Amino acid sequence: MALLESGEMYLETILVLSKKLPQVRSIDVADEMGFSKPSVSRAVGILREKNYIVIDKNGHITLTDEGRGIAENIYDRHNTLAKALQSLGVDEKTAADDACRIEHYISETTFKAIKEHMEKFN
Amino acid sequence: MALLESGEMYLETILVLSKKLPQVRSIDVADEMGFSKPSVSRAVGILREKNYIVIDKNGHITLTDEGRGIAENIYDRHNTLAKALQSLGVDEKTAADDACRIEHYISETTFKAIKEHMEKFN
DNA sequence: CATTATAGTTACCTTATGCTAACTTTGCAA
DNA sequence: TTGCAAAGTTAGCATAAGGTAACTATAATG
Repeated sequence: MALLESGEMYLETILVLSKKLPQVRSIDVADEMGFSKPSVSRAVGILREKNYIVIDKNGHITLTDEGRGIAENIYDRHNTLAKALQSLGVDEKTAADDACRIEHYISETTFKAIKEHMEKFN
Repeated sequence: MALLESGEMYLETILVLSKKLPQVRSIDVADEMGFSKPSVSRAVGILREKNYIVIDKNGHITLTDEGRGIAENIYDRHNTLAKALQSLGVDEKTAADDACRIEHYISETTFKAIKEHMEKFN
């Protein structure tokens, strides 16, 4: 089954954290997202069951190829959408907040159209 | 409390139906949205409690001023977003589907920016 | 070494929102 | 008038996803 917004957000957060931390643990995800430890513990367990992430005996989280693919797609969407909104005059914070929600709901078709438009009129 | 996507969709559907039917009943909403009667019955009850709609003794549903305001805002967002996506080359069906989800998640700031852009480059 | 802090888990609660099964209510028709 | 069809409601199930309280296990520190 396809991931919902929640799962996609966790994967994206893990990707972002892995760019700035030597290792990513559940607690880092909890701090970053502002969720409780148990909530993250369960979410991470589900992502592991679905083979989007691997967790070693030290609790270090790594994205699988599939998980990384999803995370990078969402991250790309986020950046592209945020930039697109800013190019329409939306302030940085609002653009980021809105991109963060929209990124989970648009089709690949729509995303490609927006991305190509941005590349044409960069 | 603000309405979530679900409540906004019900209000928008009631508005759309009221444009083409002499009266709107729960069963009409159920048919239009493809949901079961009990699901609509409950949703409609909640919208009534929150004073977004009024239901007369014959089960005819009317939007209150507040409900109509929300419904029209969402409907406007839907049309504007669908048109914006189509202007980027997205096919009509996909544009409508994506607009239907995005419409609930963007800020007023972002919506205004998109709308103004559309008006400038119509 | 004993204590404490940190990370993670377990159990259970809550809300939102879909569903089915089964009931009620009402109006029309044979 | 009996009786069915249509509309609506009630009761209860499921899933997703957040939360708290309290437990465990490990690591660090006085």
